[in-house]
Amino acid sequence: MLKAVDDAIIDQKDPASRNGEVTSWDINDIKLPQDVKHTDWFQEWPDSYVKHIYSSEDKNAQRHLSSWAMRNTNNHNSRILKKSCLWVVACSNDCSVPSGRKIYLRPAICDKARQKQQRKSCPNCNGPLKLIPCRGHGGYPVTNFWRHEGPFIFFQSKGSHDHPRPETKSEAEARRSIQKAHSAVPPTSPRIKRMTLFFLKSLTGEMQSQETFPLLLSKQEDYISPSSFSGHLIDKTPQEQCMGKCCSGSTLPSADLHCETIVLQNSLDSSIQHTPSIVPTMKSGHQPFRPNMSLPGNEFNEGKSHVNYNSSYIPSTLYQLSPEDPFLVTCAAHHKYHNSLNPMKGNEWDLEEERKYMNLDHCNNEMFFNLCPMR
DNA sequence: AGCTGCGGGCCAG
DNA sequence: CTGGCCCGCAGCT
Repeated sequence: MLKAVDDAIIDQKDPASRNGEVTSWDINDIKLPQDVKHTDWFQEWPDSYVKHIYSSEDKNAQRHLSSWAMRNTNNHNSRILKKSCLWVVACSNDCSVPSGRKIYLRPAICDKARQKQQRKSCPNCNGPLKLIPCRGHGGYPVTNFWRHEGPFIFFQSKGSHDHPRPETKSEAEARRSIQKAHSAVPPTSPRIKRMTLFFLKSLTGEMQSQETFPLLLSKQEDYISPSSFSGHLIDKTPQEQCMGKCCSGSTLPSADLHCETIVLQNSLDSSIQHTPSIVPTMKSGHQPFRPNMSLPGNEFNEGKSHVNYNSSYIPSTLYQLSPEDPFLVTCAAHHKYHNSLNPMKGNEWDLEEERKYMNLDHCNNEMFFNLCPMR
């Protein structure tokens, strides 16, 4: 039904044709190009009628990742994986966080989880949430297609997202982790207070990333990547700003936690509203982002060297902030792996286990002190 | 608990 | 027939 429209638009926008080596193909073609000389860099926010050819080695492509909330949809073709956009969750009150940015949450992919999510309230103003539909593909949600062929993974997007970007997957996971922490740990917990303080202090740091460099907490409250906090420099102390603007007059017993959520949200919608397509380069080497070059932290990268989206080099390191209260700062790529190796015992850390996986040799001193304001 | 992929089935055009 | 979507299941994290 939409095929004619798609074809017309694709002919105009096919980036894969720029090289001249791959003139045109469609995901439904019986035979896809095999003489591909250059694969594309992984695109976190594919939009409009674009096509990409990724290397089959690309982990992100292998996982069919997207920062848009996309769900699997059955096209009765096992060779082509089809996904459609799940819209974006926004605040009905159209509220803004202190930075002035709007709340755009990532819809849960699982149907049940999404229904549950919609019954929840805005993390900022507690108002009801609403869905902003995606109708960018002839009135229907944008669809993405993935097809594995030999050494390549072909990607095709149909439709333009006509709504704001949601949180990235990593950010949504981080938010859930914080919510879990809220329910698992008493709000007055010194640990939570210190974590909140750390979050807030991070705001005034020199982190430069404007992008989706993820902020992730572990299942309980463990890992933080402060470079998510950026672009929110303020003249009051962060505590003052948050307590004044977010929690003023709050009778909530968990006012400090509320602040923490808002701060997180700052980082989240910052990334949402400022994220261009990602083509970061190494500060020193001007190397393009390649699938195996690894962006810091999230699902969009793997490996040891990290390049944030603003070209700052981030060491792949865990930082222990306090021996007696070991929050760890790490790139998010490690957090799941790390967590899987370090299950919490109740709410307490197993320090021995922790030390096993700490690698302070990698710790870049400058980064360390930037990231460890509590020392 | 939630993400992801698969596939059966239904419906509209 | 194609495309959109719902649903349940299974594997995984």
